[in-house]
Amino acid sequence: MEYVQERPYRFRVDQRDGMRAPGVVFASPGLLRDAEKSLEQVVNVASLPGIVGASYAMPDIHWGYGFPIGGVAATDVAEGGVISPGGVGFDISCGVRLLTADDGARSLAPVLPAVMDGLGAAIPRGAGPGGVWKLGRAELEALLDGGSRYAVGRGHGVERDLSRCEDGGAVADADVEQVSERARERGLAQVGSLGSANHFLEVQQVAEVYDEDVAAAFGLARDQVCVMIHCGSRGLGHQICTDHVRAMDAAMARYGIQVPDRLLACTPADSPEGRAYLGAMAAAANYGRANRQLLAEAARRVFRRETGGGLTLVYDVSHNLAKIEEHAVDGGGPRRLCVHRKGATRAFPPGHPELPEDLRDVGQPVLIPGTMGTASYVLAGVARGDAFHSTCHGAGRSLSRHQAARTIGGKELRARLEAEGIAVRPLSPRSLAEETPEAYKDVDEVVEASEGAGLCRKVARLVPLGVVKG
DNA sequence: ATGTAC
Repeated sequence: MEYVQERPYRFRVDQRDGMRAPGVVFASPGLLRDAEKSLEQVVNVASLPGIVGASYAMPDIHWGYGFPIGGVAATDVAEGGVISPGGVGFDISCGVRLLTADDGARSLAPVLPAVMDGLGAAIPRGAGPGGVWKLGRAELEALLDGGSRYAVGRGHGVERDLSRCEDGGAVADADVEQVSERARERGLAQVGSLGSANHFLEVQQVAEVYDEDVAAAFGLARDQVCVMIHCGSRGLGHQICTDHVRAMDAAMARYGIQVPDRLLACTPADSPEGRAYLGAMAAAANYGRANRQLLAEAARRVFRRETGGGLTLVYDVSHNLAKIEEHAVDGGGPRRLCVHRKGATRAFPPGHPELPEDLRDVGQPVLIPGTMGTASYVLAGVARGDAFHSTCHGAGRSLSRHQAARTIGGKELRARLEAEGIAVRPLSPRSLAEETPEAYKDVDEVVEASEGAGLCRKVARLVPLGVVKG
């Protein structure tokens, strides 16, 4: 695949046959070299009807279903622009929630083992059913409609949790009718559960602060203990993606749409199929937030019991979502765009009206989960931004699970992490080995490239003290 | 990511 460097950390794939826009990849030369195969997917996305600007990829780009993970694409709704479930991914509304503890790392140290044991017992994880909130069918419908807002209304959290959650805890346009019976069935038993693979709950310590003022506005200071929760919408989101890819695949021909990859199935955003998916996707988005809200409550109970202290929400943001947003394109006026972010995080700039009032001057918190045993980051949206105000989402895999498990045994890895001072509460040795840090790209390099490309700025670096994994 | 292939 041919590409040219436009400036540091920004590469362009020129528009050619079948492409409706160029491709733009933000990366260091090293990260781009590792991701060359995924450029095919950047090019495929550029063929989507109604695409504006470019088919973008973040520095953590890697191979996904249809869209690359790390892909961002916006289509013009009024011009027949499409929505593609593959541009969101199977784990709809996968995202990150960060909370701060009342105590610093030093005072936590003596009780950390008890905290980790408590979290290990309290956090449902792994494949299949299991969740902290057993609810009925009518309650699930209300949760799909109301997200975190419904969970808090039912006593699972405090009002402030909503002001620090993307969209105030719930997106408004969920359409529960578009969530299939099978998706509901799978979702019923999983509210308040981590899932598996790279999802985790970590107790972390702020190791470095890059911007004191912004960190203070986010409630972060050096040595502060935090809890980071990384999970999504479990089987419910997965089933919704499956259902709607199938429906769009069948309907596409009627709209005269052809795509180079079946998993790029799409229809106009403003069509019955497009609206159906967007409504179901919004319901899954609300499920994902409520899921993280319930897990935060479970962690709070453990912290209260073992430390006497609480956990305060910094922010909750998704990195797998499509949204209808207004953006100026090519120097023109604002247009209504369907912005797909798949493994990419929205990063609203300072002054954006959708930010909570107490964060409006500093920009949106962007939460980047690292790999078990490595660092995580807190970033902030910047005034100029790019790619419709998007940035990276994490490290991104470089080895398959099978390859990863061949490099080290679970028991050996656990011993290594514990020797590094990281308490580990895995579900099984095998699942741990599949997530060994060597299986992922260097999150420091990804964040460096994201900042270098002008997509965000660094606020703080967090290192793990303890990790709970599926 | 995922009742890790209907």
